[in-house]
Amino acid sequence: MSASERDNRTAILERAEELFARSGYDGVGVQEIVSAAGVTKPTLYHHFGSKRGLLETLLRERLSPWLSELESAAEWDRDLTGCLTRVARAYVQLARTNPVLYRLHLGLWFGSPDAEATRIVQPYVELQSAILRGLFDAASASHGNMLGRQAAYAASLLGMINARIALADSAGVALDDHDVWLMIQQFSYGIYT
Amino acid sequence: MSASERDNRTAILERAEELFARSGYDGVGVQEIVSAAGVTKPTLYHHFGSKRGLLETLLRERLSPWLSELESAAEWDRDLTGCLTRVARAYVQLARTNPVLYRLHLGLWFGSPDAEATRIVQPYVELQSAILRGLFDAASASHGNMLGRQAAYAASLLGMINARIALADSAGVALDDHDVWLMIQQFSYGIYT
DNA sequence: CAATCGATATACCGATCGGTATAATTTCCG
DNA sequence: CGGAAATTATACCGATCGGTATATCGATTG
Repeated sequence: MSASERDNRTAILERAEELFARSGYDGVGVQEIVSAAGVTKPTLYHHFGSKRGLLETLLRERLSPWLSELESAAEWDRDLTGCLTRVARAYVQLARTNPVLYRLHLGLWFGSPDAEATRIVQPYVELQSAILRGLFDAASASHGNMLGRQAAYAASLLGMINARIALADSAGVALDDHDVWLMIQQFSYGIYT
Repeated sequence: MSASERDNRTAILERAEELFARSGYDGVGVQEIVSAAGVTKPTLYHHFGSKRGLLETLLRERLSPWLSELESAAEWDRDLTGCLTRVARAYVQLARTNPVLYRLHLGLWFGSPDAEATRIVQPYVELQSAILRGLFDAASASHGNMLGRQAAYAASLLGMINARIALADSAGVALDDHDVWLMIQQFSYGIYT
């Protein structure tokens, strides 16, 4: 892999990430991406095969590593509040260290089911849901009153986290550890009671 | 207004609502809409002026009435749990009686900020946030421990409600009153504690 | 009945869409 | 250095994009 190859490839990935996050997958043309990256279309199609393959590569190379972090954060250690705090912090950290990717993936979360971009992101969204559901499954062995509501808890928590991050983001700030702690406290108290 | 005029106009609105919800605003062409409605493009442009005007009309005529319901549901009556239950039920009812419009508006909620469709929906999203924030502002007069966190509570609640509805929707069911009651109980307990 | 006016269709616009055939160029290896 | 393989650009494809100029249609009204 030569230097220029890596440069062009990463330049395309970086510009595509920016443009997708700003204007949406459907709102950005291939020509716009390659122009921003300073290359031409065949270069993009050589490296990624298609516009769809570009988005798939973007998610695979930049979102998958974070999913591993989320998975270990959600590992059950008999401390539900601690687990939830780690999970929430993983999301906050993704939003802070990679805001563009976070916004892209969040914007596609509730996207139209038939849209190509939504179908591409769907596996990543489902994996997150599965990780959270697994956490609440394990926790319900210790807290019997949670039985039967694991999926609901997982959805509530994810919706809460993302909404809070989006609110902070629109205000131009980031959630700090105290904000996260408060949010998880509120969520946990509601479960225990 | 002749009968055929109303028929064509409403036919376009109905098909556009379906198609926008299924494939996204950018994913649907004007030609696709008018073909599905059994008319031609000049008819659409006569009634709505532009594709953008079509979406604006859709939201104005079909989402605004529901926003009035939400506003009265969120009217402060010194019973926070009761208010929140009414608000959550308003969302559940919108999702049940008008699933297509609900999905359309939800999908655009977190859409890319530069996308035209997102900018069109933004006022409606902001109005919902403002209504909820107003409710928590009023409530914090009675519950002093809520002071300073009104916006966070509003965002959390909205994220929670929408995530729960989306989960139920993907499972092909709807939230019943008991589900809503449980969700609000959990949320409220977390605040009071 | 005739004139009018809103509603609709035919046919078209330039621009952009995602994608590619071909060829020139660069890089790597022997 | 020579040849092969990977990389990139020029130029182009048909299809579709949102939008419109013009004309016809049909209902209302004087």
